[in-house]
Amino acid sequence: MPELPDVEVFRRYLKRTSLHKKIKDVEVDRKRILKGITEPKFRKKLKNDEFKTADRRGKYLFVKLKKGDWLVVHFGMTGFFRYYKDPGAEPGHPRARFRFANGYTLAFDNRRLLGRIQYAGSMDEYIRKQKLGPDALEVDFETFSDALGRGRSTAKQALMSQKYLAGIGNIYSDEILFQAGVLPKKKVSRLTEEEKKNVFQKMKYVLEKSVQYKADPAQMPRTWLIPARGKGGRCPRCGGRIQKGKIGGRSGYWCAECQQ
DNA sequence: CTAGATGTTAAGGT
DNA sequence: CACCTTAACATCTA
Repeated sequence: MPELPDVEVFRRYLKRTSLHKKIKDVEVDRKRILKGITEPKFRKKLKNDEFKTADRRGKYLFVKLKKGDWLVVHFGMTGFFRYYKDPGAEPGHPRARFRFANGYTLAFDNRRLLGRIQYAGSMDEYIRKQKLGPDALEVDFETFSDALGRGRSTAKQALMSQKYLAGIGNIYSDEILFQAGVLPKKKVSRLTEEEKKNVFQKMKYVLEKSVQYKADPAQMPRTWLIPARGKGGRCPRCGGRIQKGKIGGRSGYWCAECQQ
C-alpha cells in the first residue's frame, strides 16, 4: 500500500486521531523497526511528550513533537496505523504502540518489517541527508522535466526514483503511465515535450484523486488500471490484454494498445 | 513448495 | 563521478 496517496491518508488519520494527547508510554515489539536510536532512548524521548502536527515528503511521514524534535515514519511495503481503545481492535502485526493517557493506543503495524521509525532533530535536515527529491504533489513542471530529462532510465524508473521525485512507487507509476498513454519501458531520453507535459498532468491528477479515494482501489473508477492490475484481465479502456513484465527489477503492468 | 508482493539500500558494475 | 542493476531484508499468500 504505502506510496504517496497512502501515506497522505495515514498522515490525515494520525492528525485526526492522535494529536495533543499525552503519551504515557511506548512499546516496541520488534526493535528492527527503529533506526538510529535504541529502544530505551526512544521510549524515554517520547514519554510525556505529545504529537503536535504531521507533515509529509513523498512516502515519509514527519510527526512533530511538542518538545521540538521529529519522528520520521516510513511504512515499507506493508505498514499502516490503527488507533483504538479495545485490545480486540489491535491489528495483526503491531511493531510499536504509542499508549496515550486517554486510554487509546496508536499502533504502527508492519507485517514484513520493512518499515522504519526514526527520531530526528529537523525535518529539512533529514530530507537533505536522505537526498529526497521534491514531493510529487508539490513539484512544478520545470523541476519535473529536469528530473525526467536526466539519465538513461525508463519512464517508470524515473517516476519511482525518490531522489528526483518523492512519493511514487510501483503501483502508482503504472497508473500514471497508463493514463498518460506512455509505455513504462520507454526511455526518458525519448519522451517528447508533449508526452512529458501529459505525464506531469496525469501524475498530479492520479495522486490527487487517489488521496480523495483514500488510496482504496475499490473506490477508484473502473477506467483506472489499479483495480484491474494483476488480475490478468483486460484493459479497462480498450479491452486489450494487459501486459506484465519486469522493468527495473519491479513488475509493471500496461496496455500495449493504449500506451506507446 | 515456490515465487512474488506496494520499498529501501548496500554492493557491485558501467 | 554519476548512474544503473541486483540481492537482501522478513513475512505471508497465491
